[in-house]
Amino acid sequence: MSRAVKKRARAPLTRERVLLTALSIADARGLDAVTMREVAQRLGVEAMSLYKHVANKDEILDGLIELVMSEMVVPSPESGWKAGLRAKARSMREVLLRHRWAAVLIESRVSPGPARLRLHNAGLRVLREGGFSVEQAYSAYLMLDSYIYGFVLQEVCWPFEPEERPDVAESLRPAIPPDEYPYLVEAMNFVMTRSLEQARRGVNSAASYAAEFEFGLDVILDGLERASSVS
Amino acid sequence: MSRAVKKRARAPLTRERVLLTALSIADARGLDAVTMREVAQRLGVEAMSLYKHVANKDEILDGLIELVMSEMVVPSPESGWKAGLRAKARSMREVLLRHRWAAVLIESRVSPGPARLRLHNAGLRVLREGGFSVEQAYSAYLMLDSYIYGFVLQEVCWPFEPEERPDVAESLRPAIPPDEYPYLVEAMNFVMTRSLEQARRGVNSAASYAAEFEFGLDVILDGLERASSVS
DNA sequence: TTAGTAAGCTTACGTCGTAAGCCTGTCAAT
DNA sequence: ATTGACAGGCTTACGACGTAAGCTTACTAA
Repeated sequence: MSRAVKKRARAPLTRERVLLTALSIADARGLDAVTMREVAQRLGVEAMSLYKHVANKDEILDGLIELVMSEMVVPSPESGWKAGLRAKARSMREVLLRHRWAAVLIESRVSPGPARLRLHNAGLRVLREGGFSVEQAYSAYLMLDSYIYGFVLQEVCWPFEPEERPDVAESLRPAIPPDEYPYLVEAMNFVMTRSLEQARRGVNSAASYAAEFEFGLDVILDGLERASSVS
Repeated sequence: MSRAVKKRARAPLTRERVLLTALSIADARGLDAVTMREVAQRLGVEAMSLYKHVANKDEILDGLIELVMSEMVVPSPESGWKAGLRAKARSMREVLLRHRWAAVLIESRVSPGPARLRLHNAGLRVLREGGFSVEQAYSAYLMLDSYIYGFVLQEVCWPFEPEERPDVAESLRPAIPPDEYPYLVEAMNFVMTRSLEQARRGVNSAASYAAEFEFGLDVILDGLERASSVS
């Protein structure tokens, strides 16, 4: 009889199903909720069964990185290095905001999976074909990635919808006497009034810091252009 | 009798001693090695005794953040915003490289401790007194911090002395076929030959990526200058 | 003298990753 | 048709972790 049909009800466990389950747990309840036992339970299986398809938990984490990385847009040099890198940056931010746990995970382990390598290679290529020297391309790429990850990391540390933000700020206020930190309070007030306004207009929470992100992105891309043409 | 003298041999446990012990463990063996039992043992005490001085482990982690943050140079506006922020950036990088575990910790939790608040306040102040509007200052500060943390995070992910680096690169090579990732390999070769040269010249490992860091820092500071004077 | 209290200790619970080995259904070779 | 290997799941168990609950001791204030 054809092997595809006669199998028992439960779908066969595979490495891919393990990783996808882990991904959905992480998205729903955070990285800490990704537990061998929890992943197993969602698959209707015992924890130790996972080890037939995955060496250990670290391999699951590396797999998660790969899954996230493969969602990112790979830039192509066709429309110029600036447009390519801008698209890559925006895509990275979107993906990392969609998987809020991912940025810290990525930045806390070296895992040279294919998706990650492909992304790096494509980014460097765009710069090289845009006329950057090897050294320039390396510096520029490192700088851009630093900014992107750094920005998103700060963004996900403040993990609230615009309309919740003022409440959180309020709860923090006792720790922040205005006379000791006047400039900080000034900035906080600015952000909070804008958050309130955004909440009223129903602005998507992901778009909330988009202006700041784009500002920094422009500064960097323009700066790189200047630096490359000067040399 | 004076209370300071008659105490038993063991120095009294205090919150500060707990935090300093945790700090030295983290520096020596990484953040994962910071365990209630381990901290206690180093103090010649049982794990549960720590709870008389700290609420829980999270409070220890927040305490570590504060200790690290208080090592960072607080910028003063005297010599201009550019010099002030450059000094702050360099100092932050130095401190974060000295405590390689700190960057991920800081970026993965919101802990508004006084040292952190002071640093933010001072940074924003420098920008405001340099003529930036509230909004500009906020964007600029966010951008700079993003870059700094992002850069150092990548730096500590590659946690090796210059002379070890080529070996590690070699061990990674099988995963990276040159024909699939030519631009990546090109960049890696560049970095590796430079690392070898640095190792030969005995360059301090912390200084190793200093050139890239300074490059990005210049791009950002110059870009901010332009952005602020245009508006 | 005594009652209160702060600081350290003991025991124990539930959760985690995972080592070791068992059980059973499938399939290829005899 | 029989058998034997083996892949894929299960069971049990261990040591490490954070920490709740409650005990003991020793100093202090009345």
